[in-house]
Amino acid sequence: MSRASDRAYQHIRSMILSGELQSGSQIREEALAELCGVSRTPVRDALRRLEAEMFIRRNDSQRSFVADWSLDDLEDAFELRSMLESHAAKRAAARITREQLARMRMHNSQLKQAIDAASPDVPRFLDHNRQFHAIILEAAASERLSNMLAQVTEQPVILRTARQYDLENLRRSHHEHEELLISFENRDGDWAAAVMTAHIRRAFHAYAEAHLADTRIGQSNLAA
Amino acid sequence: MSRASDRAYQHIRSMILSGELQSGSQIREEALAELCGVSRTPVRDALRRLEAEMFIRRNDSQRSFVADWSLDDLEDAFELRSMLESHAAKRAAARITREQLARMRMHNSQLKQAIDAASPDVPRFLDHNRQFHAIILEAAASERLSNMLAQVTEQPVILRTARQYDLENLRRSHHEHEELLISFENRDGDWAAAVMTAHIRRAFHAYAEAHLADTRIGQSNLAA
DNA sequence: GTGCAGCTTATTGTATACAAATGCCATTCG
DNA sequence: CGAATGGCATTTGTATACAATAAGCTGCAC
Repeated sequence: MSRASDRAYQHIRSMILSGELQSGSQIREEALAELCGVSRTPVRDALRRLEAEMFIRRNDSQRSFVADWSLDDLEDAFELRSMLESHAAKRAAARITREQLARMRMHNSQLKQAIDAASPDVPRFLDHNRQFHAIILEAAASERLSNMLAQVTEQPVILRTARQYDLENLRRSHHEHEELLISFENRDGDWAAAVMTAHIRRAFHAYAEAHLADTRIGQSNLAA
Repeated sequence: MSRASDRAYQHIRSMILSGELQSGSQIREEALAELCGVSRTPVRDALRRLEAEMFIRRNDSQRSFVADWSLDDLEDAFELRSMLESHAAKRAAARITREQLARMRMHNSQLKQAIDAASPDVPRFLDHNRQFHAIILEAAASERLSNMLAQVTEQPVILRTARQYDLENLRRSHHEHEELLISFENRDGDWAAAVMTAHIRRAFHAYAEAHLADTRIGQSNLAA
């Protein structure tokens, strides 16, 4: 990938996620260019990508704004996500290899270790969790599906609230992953899809609660 | 929208759909710029959009190629499409207004007229068909879902084979639309979803046959 | 003859200058 | 006093020049 436009993309994205760029606020290409230390050209590239990912919205006259998310949007995104992820699980059940299963088991045991430790390591949990789900997508073998899922997974609100999961929820995730693995071993696509639907929907309610907590507390946590 | 980058987008897109740009062939920004009568800047914009829509692929070193589609890709796209459209139908059943229903009825009777005439007008059928489905999406009220559906509907292979539908299939579409309307009137989301799934899957098999015919005949029809 | 190194060329990435379009504000007219 | 219109400022769109990078070729060595 190109250097400058990629740096710009990452930089702007992280500024949105951190709350440095406030939801709903207008953003100007030149200002971003200065912040990123590049010219407007790569910034424009980055903005197009972020717009496609719905991090950014444009009004009628092409001015850009940081997207702001309602609880409805969050629900909408999760609804699509549960549908797509369960579909991926179904496809994966029919295609997954022993090697992929082994890797999934490894990640699932790693993520358990991350939260069973004396001092739980949530970022490490999230990383193994991400890789666990990535293998399912890999096994599902549909690039299109992967792209779509990225669209509903890589979202500001979701990424922001992800770390607010409580430990109980994280442990449940581990158990649901275990069940998923068994359904894969049995090549039972319907079972896998059902477990996945439940897995994502539970996650939604955990997220929704965290999100509501957020809203009550205000924006104080956004700097994290 | 901007003038030049939009023209470039439309132009390149239509060159791909018409087969003027051959599947798998490399495309250079400057060459396209000349063809479109604009500079490379808007062409680059257009290429980014077309890449996101999977009309174009890039290799490791950022060179662009016209995407080529296998029957597997087609099936993959339709699988996702039937899932997303039936989901849209379910949402729409719960939200649709009388006014939207009236518009759908109008388009459905228009598309019937288009093919019942002495000389069937397939493009006109396709236009009303498109609008019929667009209203469902509108009623489903999920921008995200709309974007995703566009990704699997606006595809080279699909758009290319769309007009190869035989009349019998077009008439069946009309009847399935009728049933869809009744399920909406009854606000029966599950019914609507089921009808939609069947509708899209039948369409897939019609497309698949047309596509196979294509492949047998060769590329002669691509100039249409 | 094969494979690698270095050069040449082709292609994309970035910066910058300028053009076009839009919003904003002030002024004027009803 | 309010609304409409004109001009000015701000912002985005486009063109072009130049930089960086990757591919292809040529020639040399083994």
